Amino acid sequence: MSPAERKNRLLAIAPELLAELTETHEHSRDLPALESAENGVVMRFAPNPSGPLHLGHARASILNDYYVRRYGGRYVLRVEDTDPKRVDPEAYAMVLEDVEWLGLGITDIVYQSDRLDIYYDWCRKLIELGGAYVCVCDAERFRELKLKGKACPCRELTVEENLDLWQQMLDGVFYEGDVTVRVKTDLAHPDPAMRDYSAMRIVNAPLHPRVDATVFPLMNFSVAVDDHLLGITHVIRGKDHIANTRRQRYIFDYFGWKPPVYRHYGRMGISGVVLSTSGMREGINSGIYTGWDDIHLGTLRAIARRGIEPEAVRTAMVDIGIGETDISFSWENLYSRNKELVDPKANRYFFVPDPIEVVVEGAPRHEAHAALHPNDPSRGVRTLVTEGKVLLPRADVEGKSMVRLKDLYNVKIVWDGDTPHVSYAGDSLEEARREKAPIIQWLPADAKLPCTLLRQDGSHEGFCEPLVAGEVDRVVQFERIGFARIDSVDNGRVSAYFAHR
RNA sequence: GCUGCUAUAGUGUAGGGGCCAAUCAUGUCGGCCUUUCACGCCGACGACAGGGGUUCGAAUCCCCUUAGCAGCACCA
Repeated sequence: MSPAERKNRLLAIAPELLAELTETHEHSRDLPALESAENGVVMRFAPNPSGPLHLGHARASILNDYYVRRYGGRYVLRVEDTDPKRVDPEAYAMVLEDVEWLGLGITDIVYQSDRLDIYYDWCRKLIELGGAYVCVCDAERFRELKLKGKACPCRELTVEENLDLWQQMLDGVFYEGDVTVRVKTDLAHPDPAMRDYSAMRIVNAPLHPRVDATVFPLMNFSVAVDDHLLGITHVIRGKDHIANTRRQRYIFDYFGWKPPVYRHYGRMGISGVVLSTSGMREGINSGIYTGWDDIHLGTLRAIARRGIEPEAVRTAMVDIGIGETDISFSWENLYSRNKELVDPKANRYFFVPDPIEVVVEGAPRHEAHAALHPNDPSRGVRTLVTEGKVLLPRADVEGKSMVRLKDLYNVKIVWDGDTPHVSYAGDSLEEARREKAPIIQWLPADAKLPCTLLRQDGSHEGFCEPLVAGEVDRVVQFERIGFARIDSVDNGRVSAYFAHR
């Protein structure tokens, strides 16, 4: 039956269903809806302050931000600094800077280290409920028992005994590694990862930079307590947290709390940059990297330095979405997003890498007017004046017999071994086209700035137009080369970071 | 090994039984435009992991295989 016949047949037997047949599915570009979000959401971004934010954090924070914007509500930045061993005091400020750079709509900021008393309180309540016990077993020993599904002796302690031990923990009677508070789950749980996990532990060293304490909650406990107390309604996080979500559910159940709605997205592989905090830190300490914003790193400050705009990161991350499949992050797609943003506003300039200086024989004095932006004449021109002595990019003239210097004139080149003899060949653009002469960038030999173009694969020395000095911290386009962010001008020397083509 | 999740073009993504000889973006390759190999415009290329079912009909549901990933810490 053809579609038309089907339609007629349906019209005859069940006209009320016809609308359904002809209705077309919408191809929505939005991310999937969240359940129970119609009346607003409370979401969170919960980084550990161990270093600056990187691309992985960007996905988590932007996706949550996306839904807060979509449904309205609150967005909590929760700094999860409950492990003194993994807190870098300098990271607090860096996290805040990065959050601001991303433009997240944060409405509340909480530090877990300010809330230790709250966790202690709920820990005591959990013990009173019989939902937790203080375990003095050696970690190795417990692990063996757990894998066999067997209880350790501590599990049989009475509530009173547990409360007593808990108080001793708080009083500093124990040392690091001696005791832990475990949540009673199910020793027969098919996934050993679920069995009686730790909720509280002791850390004697290093000292926490923000709080004087030795008893700290483990992530699953503080997260569950905070998610409830802060009224978090929806959580979007990586699938590495799926097991944690199940563990946290035990706490919610013990206290009779309603857990948030969770979504777990897949792993995002990112190639080409270093992402591990420890790897970055080592590299910085050993001098391999210049700092947290070294362009070989995957930190947000590193990609910002390369001229990638936060809005491009946001678009790229929303485009990736919350799918559960593992994906590989595409720099190409990010660059494309950034180009959309940057192309309309970046001024155009000449950068001549690996220059050769030549004198154009027979060239009249010439004043070239090159548009700052080809699609926006109102922006004006750069004026380059030359008497004939110019810098040309070696790679673009080698082996050529004729080229056109953009916005200037044509030249003929005669090669004497490696030495080019360059002569004026008229102003006619038509002729250059006819001869298929490449149109290349150039610089007057007496009006130029030394410029280093830094890329991940190394640096390129050359010269650029003097006006570039006025573009510090902005992205420009070096014609025929690509977009670059002007990082600094030092004693007339320009440093530029390559963004993308 | 145990527990669980996933599988659409090079990359990301849409799709949730018939609109799918599969969407959009990016990429690559052509062409047009252009005093940039940019931007813009036009066109082309390119995928339902494999095998069984269920069904009149499967990318969509079920099973198996394969592959990948995650967790199995007194980290987050």
